[in-house]
Amino acid sequence: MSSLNEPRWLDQDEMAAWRGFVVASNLLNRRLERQLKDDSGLSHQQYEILVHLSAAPGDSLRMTELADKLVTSKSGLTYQVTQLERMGLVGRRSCPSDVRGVIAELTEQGREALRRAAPGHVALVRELLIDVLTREQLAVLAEGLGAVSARLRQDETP
Amino acid sequence: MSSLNEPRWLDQDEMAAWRGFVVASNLLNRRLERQLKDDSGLSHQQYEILVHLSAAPGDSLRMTELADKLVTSKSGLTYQVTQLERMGLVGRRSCPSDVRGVIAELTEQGREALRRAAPGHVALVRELLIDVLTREQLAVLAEGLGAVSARLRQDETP
DNA sequence: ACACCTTCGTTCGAATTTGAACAACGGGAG
DNA sequence: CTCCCGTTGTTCAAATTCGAACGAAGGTGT
Repeated sequence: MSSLNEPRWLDQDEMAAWRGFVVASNLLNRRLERQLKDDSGLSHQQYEILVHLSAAPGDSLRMTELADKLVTSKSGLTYQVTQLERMGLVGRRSCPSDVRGVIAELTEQGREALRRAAPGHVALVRELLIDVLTREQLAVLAEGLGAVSARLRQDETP
Repeated sequence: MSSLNEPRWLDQDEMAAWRGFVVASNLLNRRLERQLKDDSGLSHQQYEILVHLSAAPGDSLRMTELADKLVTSKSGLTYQVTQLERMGLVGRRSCPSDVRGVIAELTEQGREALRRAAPGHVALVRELLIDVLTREQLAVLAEGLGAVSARLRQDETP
């Protein structure tokens, strides 16, 4: 560790990028949360669960896999899947190859709920993020944040 | 509204940018939260309160101003300022020009806590975000996300 | 077969966040 | 000066989140 020396503080550009990231992230989450809740009665987290399930083969995923994709804690996922189960949007069944395993599965209602919620959500993401940026900015953002995600995933499981 | 037509879904690049943003944001928050808590006993939110106060003239800000800068709800701020007050890192005093107003002020202890927490936090932000990106990517990110933030702030208060 | 370490999903309590409701005040139109 | 409307910060109940602890099972080496 080099914690004896003065740390390298962020210069103006670096700070701008970091602040921009934090602020944009918070504002965006806040807006999307409100829109989804008002429009579909779903939280962003719940919506994302439906999205990942519908994108998975068999419309189903192991709990742990799903938690990884969502970047959330296992207990947090347990809670949200229970909520979605009560709403009838997701079902649980046990894993054939592993007695401990639990598989979350999208129900027909869940598919319907996603179909109804998606257009409004995508439209807002487009309006607030995608269409604000140029094609080049989008490409750089995708590549850069992809690298950041990879970096973060990597030393998560050494 | 053009909700009668099929919405414009996200193409591959757009989706990559959006997913990258969400995933990086979640992973980053998770890591920073853990590091700050372990290292300084502060949540990210509490740390940011100290940062904004220390950057403000007189080390103090009105509650509403602070809530704006933090992109959080008023009630959320009230809660966190109360926590910080109990820790002795922040004080409350009433606003001279507005009887309703409450001014949060950094205490000497708060300044000290920030001084101790900052190096580790900045080092991690650098390691996980700043140093992963090139100078160009940083510039584009700052500019792009600045525009997104501006867009979001704008139609928040019409 | 045995011990040992890991993984899986849930449960639990504590901490945090939110929006709505609220009381008190500011500030301008008339 | 009043009436009215927007603002300010807090309180409240409800919802969500997290980490630690847990029981139960997988998987490996011996």
